[in-house]
Amino acid sequence: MSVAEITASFPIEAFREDLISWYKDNKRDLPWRKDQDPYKVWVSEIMLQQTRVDTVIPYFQRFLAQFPTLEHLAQAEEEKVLKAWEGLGYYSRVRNLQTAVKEVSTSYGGQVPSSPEKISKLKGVGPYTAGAILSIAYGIPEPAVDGNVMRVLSRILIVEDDIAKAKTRVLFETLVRELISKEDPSSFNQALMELGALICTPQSPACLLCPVQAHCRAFEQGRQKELPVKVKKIKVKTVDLAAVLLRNQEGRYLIHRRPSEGLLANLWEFPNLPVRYRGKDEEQTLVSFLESEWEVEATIGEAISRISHIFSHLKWDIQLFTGYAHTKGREQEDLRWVTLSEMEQYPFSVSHQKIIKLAKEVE
DNA sequence: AATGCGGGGAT
DNA sequence: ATCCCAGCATT
Repeated sequence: MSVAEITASFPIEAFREDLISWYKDNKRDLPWRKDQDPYKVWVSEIMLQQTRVDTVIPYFQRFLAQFPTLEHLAQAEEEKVLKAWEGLGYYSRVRNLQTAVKEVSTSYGGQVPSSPEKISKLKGVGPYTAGAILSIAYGIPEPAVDGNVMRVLSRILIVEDDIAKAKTRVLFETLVRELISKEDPSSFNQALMELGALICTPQSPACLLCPVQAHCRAFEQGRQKELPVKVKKIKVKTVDLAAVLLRNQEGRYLIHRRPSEGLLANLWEFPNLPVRYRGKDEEQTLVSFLESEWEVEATIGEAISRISHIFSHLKWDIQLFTGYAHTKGREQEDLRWVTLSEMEQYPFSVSHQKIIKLAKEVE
C-alpha cells in the first residue's frame, strides 16, 4: 500500500491533538526529560537503543554525573567511559558515542549539529537517533521511528508490511512525515513512543485506555493483536547427514519409511543418519548403523554426491555414498528392497528424489 | 538484505 | 523458553 492510500480519510489533525494532549498529561517523569540539552538527549537516546527505560535510568544518572557535558565525555579516557557503560550491553554504542562527541567538539565547536545531513554522519547516529535528537532537542519535525512507533502506527493505520524488513521503516518514516505535528514534533514523536510503551504494548495492548482508540483501525476491526506483522527469523540450523544408495545383488535398492510423526512423516528415504563431524568416518558409521538398526551387512563404496536441501527452519547437507549389501537384513514393513522402477510408487521428499535422480544416472 | 552485537524483563 | 526492548554498523 502507498502512503496516500494508507492516510486516505484518516483524521490527522484530531489524531495529533488527542495523542499530544494525552502525552502532556501522562508522560513519565524521566531524567532526560528535565531539559532539552542536545547532549543529554543524545546520551539518553543511545542508551535507550534496544534497552528498556527502567534499565537506562540509573545508568543515565551515573553517566551524566561523571560526564556532565559533551566536552567532559570528549576528553575522558575510553576505559572510564566503558566502565560507566558496564552491564548495559552493546558496548560499541558508547565507543561510537565518544568518537562522535569528539567529532562534534573538534568540527562543530561543541555544538551538536541540527541538520539531518550533518547529525546523521556522526558515528552511531542512525535514522532513529537522528530524528529523535532533532525533534526533541531542536524541535525539528523529523521522524523518529523505532519499534514502538512501527507497532503503534501499524495498528492505528493497519499497515501489514513486515516490520523486520528495512524498507518498512522507511515507509513508516514517510507516514510520520505526513502525521507529525509541525508545532510540537518533540511531543508528537515522544507521544508515539510513550503510547507504545504504556498502552499499545506488544502482547496485550490496553485499548480500553487508549487516547486514540477512536482513530485506531485495528481496534475497530478487533485486529490489534495481529499487528504488527513481523516475520520471525528462525536461525536455520544445518544438519549434516550421511546417506547411502545401497544396492544388493539383484540390483535392488534399500529404502526406509520415516516415522509417522515429525519431519516428512511417512515419506520414504534412503538409509541415512546424522553425522556429528563431517569427514569423520561416515563410512564406518553407516556400516554400524545398517547392521545394528536393520541387521544389514554392507560395504560402503565411494562418496558420489553432496546434496543440500533447505527447509524453512533447517538445512540438510547430505553426503551420499554408494554401497553394496551382502545380506537382506530384517524384514520390516518400513524397510524394502525395490528396483528403480518400483521406486516410482513410493513417496520421497525432494531431497531424496534428488538421490533417485542420481541413482538413475549411475545405472 | 542479512548478521552480529548484551543483557534483562515480561509472559 | 521466547519475545522484544526509544537500533546501528558492517558485509
